[in-house]
Amino acid sequence: MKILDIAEIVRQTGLPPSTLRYYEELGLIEPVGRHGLRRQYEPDTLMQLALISLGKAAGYSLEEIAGMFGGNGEPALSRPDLHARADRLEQQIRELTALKNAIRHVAECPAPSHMQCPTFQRLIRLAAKRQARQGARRA
Amino acid sequence: MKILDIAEIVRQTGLPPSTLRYYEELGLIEPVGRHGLRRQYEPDTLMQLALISLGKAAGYSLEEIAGMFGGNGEPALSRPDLHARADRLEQQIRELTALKNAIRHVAECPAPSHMQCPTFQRLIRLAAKRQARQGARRA
DNA sequence: CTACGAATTCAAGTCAACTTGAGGTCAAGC
DNA sequence: GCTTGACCTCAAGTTGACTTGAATTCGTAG
Repeated sequence: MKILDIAEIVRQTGLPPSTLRYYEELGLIEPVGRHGLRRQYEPDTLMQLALISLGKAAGYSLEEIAGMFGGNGEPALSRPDLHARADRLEQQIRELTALKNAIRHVAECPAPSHMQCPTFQRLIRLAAKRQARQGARRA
Repeated sequence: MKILDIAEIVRQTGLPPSTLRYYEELGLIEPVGRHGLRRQYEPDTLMQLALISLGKAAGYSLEEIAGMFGGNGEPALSRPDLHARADRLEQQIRELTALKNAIRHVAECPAPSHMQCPTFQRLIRLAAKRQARQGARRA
């Protein structure tokens, strides 16, 4: 069970075939061959797709993702680049954590206006620190 | 210094006026008045914009964000809804953390092919757990 | 009081990420 | 060997989030 038919990829990922073809067009994935017309993939492709999904969740564009991994899925970035991206992710994680805390706070805080609540303000300000710097790319 | 001219909002947020008008059109923000034609905002608007920015970073669409806060910026969700969203954020934070760890690992691991490296695979699989379930909405 | 710069309106354009539709082709089951 | 269902190609359409451009309007500096 070395090779997966596109139907199997569709089943396991939930992505429609059209999306897989689109990703292929962008050079994000590559079928290993065809069975008739049907694309066949290596199991690795499933992990590449997982990576793509994660990258998207992190706010990267498909083009950026394509730039990080060749069509083969092998990372193609310098060590400092990788660390820089990890640093950015850390910042983003801090922001999401603050947002999460703010939301939990709103769920519990009885204040009439949250925009005025100092705790809420502090949480948001914490989260949004350095947001002004360079629009948060795409979201 | 109670009211802010649009120019001041632009300066502090880095967002162009066109974006502010667009957000207004979607009901995300609302000027408190005009000075001539120029929109004037309350300071609260800055925090609303910070919230919008965070919401986008979390992957919410502007429409969803509009649904969470009325034009006034006051949250308009039930407590269970809020907690559900916070839960989702927590999951997302776990994913990003795993992605971050995977990236750091790639930066250090000398393996020739990361797609084959068991550590990398474990990290990604960890991150992508439950990704199949309901396409990760927009990214 | 005139000139200037920046914001305003409104329609149209752009870009990314897909999806849809028409018409075609297999491989497998009957 | 014929039908069928799912994928195929290729072009065009859609949606979300903005941006751009032309023509206009003000407040402020000079």
